[in-house]
Amino acid sequence: MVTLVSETKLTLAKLADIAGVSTSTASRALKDNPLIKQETRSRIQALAKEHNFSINAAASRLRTQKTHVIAVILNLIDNTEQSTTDPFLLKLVGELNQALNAKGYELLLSNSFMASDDWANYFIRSQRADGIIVIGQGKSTAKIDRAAQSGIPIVVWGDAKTDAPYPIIGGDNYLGGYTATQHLLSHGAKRILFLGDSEHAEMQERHKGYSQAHRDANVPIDTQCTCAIDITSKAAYQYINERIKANGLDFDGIVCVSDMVALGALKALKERYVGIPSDVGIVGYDDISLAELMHPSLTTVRQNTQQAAIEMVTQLLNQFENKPTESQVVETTLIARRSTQHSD
Amino acid sequence: MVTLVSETKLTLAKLADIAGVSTSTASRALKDNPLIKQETRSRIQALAKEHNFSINAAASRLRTQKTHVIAVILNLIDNTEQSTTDPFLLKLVGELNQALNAKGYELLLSNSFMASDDWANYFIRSQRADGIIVIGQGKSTAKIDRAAQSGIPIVVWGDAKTDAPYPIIGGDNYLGGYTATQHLLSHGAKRILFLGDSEHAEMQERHKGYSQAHRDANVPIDTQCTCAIDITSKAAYQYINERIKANGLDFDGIVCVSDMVALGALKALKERYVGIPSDVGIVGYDDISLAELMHPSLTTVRQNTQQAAIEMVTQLLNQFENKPTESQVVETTLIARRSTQHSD
DNA sequence: GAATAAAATGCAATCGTTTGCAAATTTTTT
DNA sequence: AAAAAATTTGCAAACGATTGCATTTTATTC
Repeated sequence: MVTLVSETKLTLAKLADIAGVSTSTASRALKDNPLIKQETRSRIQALAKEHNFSINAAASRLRTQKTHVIAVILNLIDNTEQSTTDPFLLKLVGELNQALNAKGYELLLSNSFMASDDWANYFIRSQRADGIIVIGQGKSTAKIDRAAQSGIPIVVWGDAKTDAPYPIIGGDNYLGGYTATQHLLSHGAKRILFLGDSEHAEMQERHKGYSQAHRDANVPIDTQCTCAIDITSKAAYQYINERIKANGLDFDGIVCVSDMVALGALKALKERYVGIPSDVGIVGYDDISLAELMHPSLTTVRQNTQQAAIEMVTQLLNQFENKPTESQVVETTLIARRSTQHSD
Repeated sequence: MVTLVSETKLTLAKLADIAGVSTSTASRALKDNPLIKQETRSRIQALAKEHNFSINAAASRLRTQKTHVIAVILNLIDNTEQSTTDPFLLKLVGELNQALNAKGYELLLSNSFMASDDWANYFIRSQRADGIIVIGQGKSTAKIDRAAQSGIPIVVWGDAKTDAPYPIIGGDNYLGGYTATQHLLSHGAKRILFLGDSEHAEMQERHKGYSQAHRDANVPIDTQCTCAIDITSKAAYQYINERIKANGLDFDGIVCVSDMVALGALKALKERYVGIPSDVGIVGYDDISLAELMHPSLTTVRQNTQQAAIEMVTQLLNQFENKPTESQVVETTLIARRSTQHSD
């Protein structure tokens, strides 16, 4: 029978023993606490490395009451499946991961379905995380508001103009909607569809920009052109298909609330041999990596997600230190490509 | 001055006090332990709800030595940025999140850059997680092997045929490469490019399938047709562009190792007005949601990611119970679309 | 109604760190 | 060389839940 080198689990106490010091000293040495003599520190750190020692996070968290974990919640639109399909959300998660790591935090991923309803309880009071970042305001901010009310550190990705007791980071949706629309109008469009779901705060703002751009250009707005659909490519595809079937091609431009929606619309148009941009110009939103790979490449509105992630983390950490926080608008720019204009 | 209803933090002990029972009883009651009288259980559970009580995870983890957390590591290809760009990886993360939640686990997201080099130490010995799931074998399995050697619970998404001391879950890459190639050959292709990086185990297998398909069809293979590129759309775009510029259109089919690669190639071809599929047929891999939105829609190889996620979680949980584990191949099917065949 | 069995609850040790404070050591000052 | 100051280290009490075992309460049996 083989006897394994059954190393009884290495704890700080044992490491201290080996080093011939107390646990307090060992603990401080590992944290590079200047209270401990430099030589002792190095010695113990080396020993830790050598023995593959790692502080027990559970114990440490219990003692310090800090987890150094942030819960990131994908606040999905209730019935539709924006989640697994939309690259934008996941890109944001990636950026957040980077930004959090840079500050010494880890990312606990969740979606709004799990963790029951009480985020404050589930994540914070239970010491699973120190704060939460919510991606997406959803149609209702009830859950978010409730969580915020209980006074936990929280930051939201959404429409920064929304008045709320918590900081909201987001692009300038009004501007995004405005420039997208203006861009189409300036290329001669006269009847522009707005494809999206204006129950979301973000999209409402974009729609306001859409309207204002029309007014500024003295182009009448037809309410028939504001189309409420789920924020998925499939819904967009179906909608455009059916609309054309019913009304013929009664529009010459589309402003979409996401690139995924734009791609769905694009597909429907292409299948019917509608010329893009000659017959219909189309603008997306988010600038996902595929936007420029489309044919024609997709004009879209880019929001600086890296900046957003860093800002969200900053605002969250501020709350840990009771510093004041405020909503922030991140860079939002129109990326003009071929889906709205002919070749150079 | 406003005096807040400063509720001193609610602990199990205090809850037990309120309920007039011992902490042991309270603890058991909350876990629905049948040792406790049903009536008492319900009473305490109700009380917990009422007072917004939540078990302290740190304390619980310390005591039980279980975290109910799984670290998911995006094992990125060292220099290229497959991460934030590739929807496939993130889709897998989404599925894993679902599968883990269903089993009562949470997902801690990491990439291979953080957490230094020693995963076993960083995640497991430190009690940050109970096990790890690695997405992607990368070019070298050194880190993975090292982690596995130290005996921690681990599962990898990669090529299941690779011989390893840990379970690997993945599609049937040989089959995928074979059917993709065969499909093109059967549609008349004679010179098919293989676009990818065969340093990865997964892609090596696909390449074997590619070769075998040629042999079975008695079509000669030209080593010039095996093209090593980074797994990004940009690299594919550039490669195709330059190849055509240098050699003209010296191929009539492409097998790509990912949809992202395929989209890059597609873009380059379209810009040069190469007919698809008339001049060149193209097959992707992964069936990301955009594959069918492309024009023409992209023929691709789908791997059942939901099945994969569930399988990975199962294999990981098995390790917790010292049950035997084994690598698993998940469903891999060719999804034929327009990029390889003319309309119905 | 005692004796026994079964059901329900409580005691107290433990998980592994961290940290305020006290104690021991070294250095500086007079 | 003693006193004072500065530097290092160690003691011991938390942090909050879980669980084997002992104890109490309730139900059953004769």
